[in-house]
Amino acid sequence: MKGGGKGKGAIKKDTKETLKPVDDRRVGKRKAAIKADKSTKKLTKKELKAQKDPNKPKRPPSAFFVFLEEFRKIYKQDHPNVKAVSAVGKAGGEKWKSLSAAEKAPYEAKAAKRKSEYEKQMSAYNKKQESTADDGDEESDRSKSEISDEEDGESGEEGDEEDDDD
DNA sequence: GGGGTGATTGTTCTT
DNA sequence: AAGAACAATCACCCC
Repeated sequence: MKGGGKGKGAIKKDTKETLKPVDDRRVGKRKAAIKADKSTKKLTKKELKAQKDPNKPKRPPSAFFVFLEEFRKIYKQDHPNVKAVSAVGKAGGEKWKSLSAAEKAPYEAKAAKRKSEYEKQMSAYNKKQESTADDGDEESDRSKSEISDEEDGESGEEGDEEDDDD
C-alpha cells in the first residue's frame, strides 16, 4: 500500500476490524497485485499494443455503477460527513442488492445503452487504429468491424427508443 | 504536487 | 471456460 491507502484509517481505524471479506474480496487489492505482477511483466506483443492504446474507450459503467452514481449523491446528502469512498461503496452495494429487479431495470437499461455506445466507440476506435496503427505485425483481430459506410459524421442519435413492451 | 489506495459489483477482456 | 482487471469516486498520505 502506498500508505495513504486507508484514507479513512486516519479518521476511523477501528472499523477495519469489522471489515471482513464479504466474499473473497475479489483479488484483494487487484491494483496492488498488478504492480506486484509488474515485476514479472511478460507481455506479448499484442498485450503491449493493448496497453498503449491512445484513447481506448473506457468500459461502460455497469448497472451497479450507474446506480452508484446516483446513490453517491443521495448518500452524501444523508451522510455529508462521510468522506470515505468505501463507505458509499459498501452502502451502495448493500442497497443494490436490496433493489428489486424492477428497480434495477432502469439502471440496467441505462447500462445497456452505455454499452451500445461503447461498442460504437470501439468501432470508431478500431477503425482509427487500423488507420494509424500500421505496425504491420498484426492487424485488427478481435473486432474487424466492417461498418457500412457512414460513421464519420455520426452525430449522435441519442434516441431513447425503449420498446416498452409492457 | 501527484499518484496511489480503499470498497462496492458488474461487465468486459485476456489467457 | 474461467479468472483477472478495470470501470467511478474522493479524501488522504508518502516521496
